[in-house]
Amino acid sequence: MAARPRVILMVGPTGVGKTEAALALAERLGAEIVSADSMQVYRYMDIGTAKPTAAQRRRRPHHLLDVVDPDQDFNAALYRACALEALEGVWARGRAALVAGGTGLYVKALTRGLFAGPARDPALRADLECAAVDHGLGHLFERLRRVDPEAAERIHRRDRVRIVRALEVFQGTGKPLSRWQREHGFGDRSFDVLGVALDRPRADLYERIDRRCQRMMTEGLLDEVRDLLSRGYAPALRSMQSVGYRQAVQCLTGRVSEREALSSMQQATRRLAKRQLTWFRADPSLRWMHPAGIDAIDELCRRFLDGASVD
RNA sequence: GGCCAGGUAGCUCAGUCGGUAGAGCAGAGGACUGAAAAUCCUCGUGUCGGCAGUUCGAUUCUGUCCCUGGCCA
Repeated sequence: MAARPRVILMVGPTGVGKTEAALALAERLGAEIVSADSMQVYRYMDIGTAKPTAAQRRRRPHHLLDVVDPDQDFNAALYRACALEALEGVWARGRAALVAGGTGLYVKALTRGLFAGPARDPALRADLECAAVDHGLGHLFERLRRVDPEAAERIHRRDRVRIVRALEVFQGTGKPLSRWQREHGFGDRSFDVLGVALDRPRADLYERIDRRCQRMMTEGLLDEVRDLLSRGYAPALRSMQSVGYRQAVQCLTGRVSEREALSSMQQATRRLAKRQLTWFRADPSLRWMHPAGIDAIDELCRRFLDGASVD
């Protein structure tokens, strides 16, 4: 029986040092890097997403960076499709594949699949959002409780995004979200994964985050955002609502000072890092390492790629 | 040196007519199946500046000392 394809996965909170660690590891292993970052997929958003620089990208091939414009839809399913295609290419070239990034849902979508339900339906969503405004979110939640009590049990009554999605799935397919999810159960596993999660002491992480945000400002984040706005990308876009961009827009429109924008960006980034850690902690298959432990990570990866058991 | 105002949670402060205290922010933990850098949930014990006095009981009243800010010399 043919050996299943293998991928190495490197995840961790923003600012922990993933980019450099992944690059160093990829160089040692001769691997190609497949990004798992929901914001680095956007073109023209470089400084604020801490996208690998041109110089870094020359060191090893990178995939899934700059794949859409900031006003285009992107989501976990598209990510999965693009990333699978990239992985096929890497394998075809006989290289090792290193998936690296901080977007937990994208990583899960890639490694374990998504239920085969409907994509988002803009017209239906618009209706649901209107209903939420007209009758209140509680009304939508009650509707969900009637059609999919199991989902309503798990989704909080104030979680607008998930309530709308659950109703969208039900109304689009006549089948409750909870049933789609139960039947799928994240069961698509077409390759073997060695997952490494990076972390460092919280104080170090936060200090790095604060410094990095400051550096983004001096490296021209505000100019980057000014440029995005002048290309016609509206502040309401999902890409423009992300950490750093949101605050930069507030600064450019005069609602906050540059100083305030920086400190709220630092805080938002710290909170993001914390949420990422929460996500990754829930995955018992990950091996937690300090980014400086590159030798140990390298060693582990070699054994995994050679087909040995890593347990 | 004198006078005044302060010293309470990591920070800013509220409060206790004497019965050992609570907000905001910071922070922590969690959820997550086509918006995920999004969206959402939960969490407040701290020598109430030190010491002494009064009191059954002091963070609260009194004295004293220390510290900070302001004004005067």
